[in-house]
Amino acid sequence: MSDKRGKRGDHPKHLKGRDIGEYYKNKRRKDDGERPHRRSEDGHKKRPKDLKGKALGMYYRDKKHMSREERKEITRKNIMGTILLSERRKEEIQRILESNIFENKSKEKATDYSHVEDSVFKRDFLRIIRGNINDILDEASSELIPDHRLDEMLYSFNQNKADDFQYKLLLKKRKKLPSFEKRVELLELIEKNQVVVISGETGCGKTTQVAQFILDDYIDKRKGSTCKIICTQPRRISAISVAERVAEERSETLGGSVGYQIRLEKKLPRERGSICFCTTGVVLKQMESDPCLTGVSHLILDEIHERDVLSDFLMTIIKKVITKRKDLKLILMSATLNSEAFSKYYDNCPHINIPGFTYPVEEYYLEDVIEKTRFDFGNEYRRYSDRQNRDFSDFIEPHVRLLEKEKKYSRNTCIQLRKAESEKVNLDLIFELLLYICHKESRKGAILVFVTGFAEISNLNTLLEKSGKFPSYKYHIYPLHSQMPTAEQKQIFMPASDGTRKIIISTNIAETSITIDDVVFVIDCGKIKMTNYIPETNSQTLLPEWVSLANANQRRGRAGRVQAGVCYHLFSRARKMLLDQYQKPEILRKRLEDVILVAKMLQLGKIKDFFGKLMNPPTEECTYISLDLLHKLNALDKDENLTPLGFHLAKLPMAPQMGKMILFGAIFGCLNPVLSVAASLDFKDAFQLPLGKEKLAEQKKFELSNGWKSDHLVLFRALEMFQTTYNQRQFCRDYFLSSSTLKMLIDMKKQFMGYLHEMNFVTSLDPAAKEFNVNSDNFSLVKACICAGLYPNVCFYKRTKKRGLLRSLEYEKLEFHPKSVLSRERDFESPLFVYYLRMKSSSDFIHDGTMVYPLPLVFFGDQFDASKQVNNGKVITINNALSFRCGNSTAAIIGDLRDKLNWFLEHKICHPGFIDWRKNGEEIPMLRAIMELITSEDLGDFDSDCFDDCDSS
DNA sequence: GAGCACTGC
Repeated sequence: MSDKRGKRGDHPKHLKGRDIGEYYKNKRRKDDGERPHRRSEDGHKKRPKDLKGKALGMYYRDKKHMSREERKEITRKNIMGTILLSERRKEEIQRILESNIFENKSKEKATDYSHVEDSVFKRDFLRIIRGNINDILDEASSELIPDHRLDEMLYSFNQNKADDFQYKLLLKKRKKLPSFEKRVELLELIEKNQVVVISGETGCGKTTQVAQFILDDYIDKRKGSTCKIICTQPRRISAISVAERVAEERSETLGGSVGYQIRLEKKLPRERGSICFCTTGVVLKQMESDPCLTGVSHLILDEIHERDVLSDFLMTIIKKVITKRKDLKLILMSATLNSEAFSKYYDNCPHINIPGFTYPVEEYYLEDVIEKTRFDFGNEYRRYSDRQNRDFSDFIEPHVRLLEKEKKYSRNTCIQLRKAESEKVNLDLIFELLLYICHKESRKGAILVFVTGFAEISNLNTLLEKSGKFPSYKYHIYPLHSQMPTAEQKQIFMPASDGTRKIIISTNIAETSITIDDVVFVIDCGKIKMTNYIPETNSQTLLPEWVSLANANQRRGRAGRVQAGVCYHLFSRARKMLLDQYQKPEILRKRLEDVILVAKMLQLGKIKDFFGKLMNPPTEECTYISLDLLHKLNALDKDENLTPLGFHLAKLPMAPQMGKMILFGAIFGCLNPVLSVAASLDFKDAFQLPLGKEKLAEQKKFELSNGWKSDHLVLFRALEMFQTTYNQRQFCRDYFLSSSTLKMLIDMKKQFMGYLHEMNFVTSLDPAAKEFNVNSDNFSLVKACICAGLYPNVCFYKRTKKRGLLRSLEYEKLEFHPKSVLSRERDFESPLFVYYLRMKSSSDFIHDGTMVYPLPLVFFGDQFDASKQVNNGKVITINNALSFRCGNSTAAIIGDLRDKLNWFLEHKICHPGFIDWRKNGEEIPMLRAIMELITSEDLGDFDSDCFDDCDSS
């Protein structure tokens, strides 16, 4: 330790306390080249920071043995199997191919789309790809036309309200809110400026009051008819609850001056003189057809400090819109911290702060908690690298020395703080702290514990139960996690009965989404799990990180909602000084395919230019990767214009992969199962994690998999059984499914049908209608449609002598996530899998998979190549990565059929229409040939040497 | 052998 202490003292001597911390914080940032998350330019020499232990070892081993190029070369040579066709089948297909279908159709692919017949689709499509948002905005109608009769009606209605008892009662309460004091100032500022930033902490009343101030001001000035306010919320729940609250304050029910709209659910207010609370996504979707927001007088964007993708995106578009729609007022609302950034983004627009009102919350930090509990982290053994140890002692030493000097803390506390273990989430410490609160604190009230995830919730729960010190007659312990049933139960919100205390162990879901009013004590573990996207390796991660100051404040605030509270942060004051002000904006932590498609629909021009206008532009690398995927999906052409397929995918409110999947489902007559899969993947799966019954839940889920070796078909089957069972509640209990999620999925399927109908791919709205499901019992075909959507997310299983190894096409080592039904399977008839989500946490996991045979990939994959001749046959290669051996005539047939299919798909996408499998249209024999080919493969007509060949080259 | 949280006329 002594050598490290020597190095520490190089901060300027005049600095003290907090300033020293800041100095080291900045210094460290500088040392890391300002971007601690990113690796150096030379990615080969530095190891990825997200790898640990065994995974890190594997990384080095792979690096040592093979370069990326070498690996690719090996995969190229690696033949995955043989595609065999019986003579009978070959003859059948040959007959179809010779029957001159499509022979006389034009094969040209003119980029001016002159070969496409005139239709609604063609007009819409050309309008979008040739249009430009500026031209649309130029034509925006400027003024809202007043309706004087309505003005008078609204005025007298408001006057009458003044006598209403409930209204008066609530008005009295409203007047106590800090925002009420700023009412006049706010209105004046909004009147005089087009854009205003309002900042204020929770409890200041900005969310519920600001829109009402504006509306009532308009009505009182007898111009209520020209006021139409839209207020966005980041979450569905808050849009509804805020709307309900505001309607109550106005002594009205929803549908009058107040309403809301979220996906699949709305209670719209009257057209004029009203406030509508919407989710950000709804407004964005509306702007696709009406970018000027016609008729809207005020747009309020709430909670923009959360920096979610949608509100960042909306802020950038609106910036353009308001230059043309001078009468549209924009009000941005955020938390206080860092709110100047938004004002700066809008050319230094005026900024007003409303002081918050919450009850006072005492704050304690790790040193205080150790002092109170006399905790000991135990004997330390080295787990950190030298570098990490040095970083740790660099900032902790000055702090501990200061504490020693002040003599406010015991010797033990100082010893404990110096241990690197003190920076980890320690459940024993939380346990001791809970004991301390329950026995040494006189105050009653619920305790809310923030931990990072499922494992910690589960382990802490067990720890409390097994200790016997938190008996159930005195303590009600609630685990809280989005996937646990408790999150949907009302019980958790009820105050504890006399003599009992609630202890809630939660993820960050309790930071914003779930509010429990009677919390008095908060324990903040200081960590948060975050997804991150790493373009260098094109991988997504889910790993715990330090919270930001904004998170820590938010967690603290949960203790003071209805009375004074206490918050214990389990990090030291020295660590606090190193925390970031805010979390990294979501737009920098994600792949951006869907954002790009929306931008294209809004006719915003080249993506790079548009991204450059965002508050925090994504890196070029990240942009490139997302564009590349859209090219691979054939959604964008070389000039970055939407293709006809891309146009359809952009219209659908789902990730493009899911859109492609359902278009294939419609074409191949197996729509219902594919819609179920698409809805589940795009929203969330309905399977819950019941604490203490994990094993049973897993078993029940596996029961649904029916040997199909597909998580996606399990999702379908769960929904199907739910819809056909006579007792839905019992079914959900038996299989640990969330009925509210299942209901949402059913509604989403209906919504998807609406879009397909509008596009003219189906003739009615029932997903289960027989005419769209002629082939729905053919799961090989359903899997093929899933494959068409999820491609190029392909991985393969390589069987070695001991066990199997799952690899990505780049030869990276993968694993099926234990929640996947595939992780419980041993034997696979085909080594190929498609998946939607791959995420690195403790390992590089495939979260959802479907086993597929080669033919779906051969038909739906890209870069098809059958030119390579071997001994007495051909090698078919897809995507330069997957190779299959087959005979000369088979290769010729597949190539020909594939061309015909692609020509047909392209034609169909440009000429949307319902394909009726019950009638023998000219395309049916070709589609049927493909269907039968794919199905026969699944029935076992597949060469078993596919595994053994993996080792030869 | 393990699952932060959101969202879409």
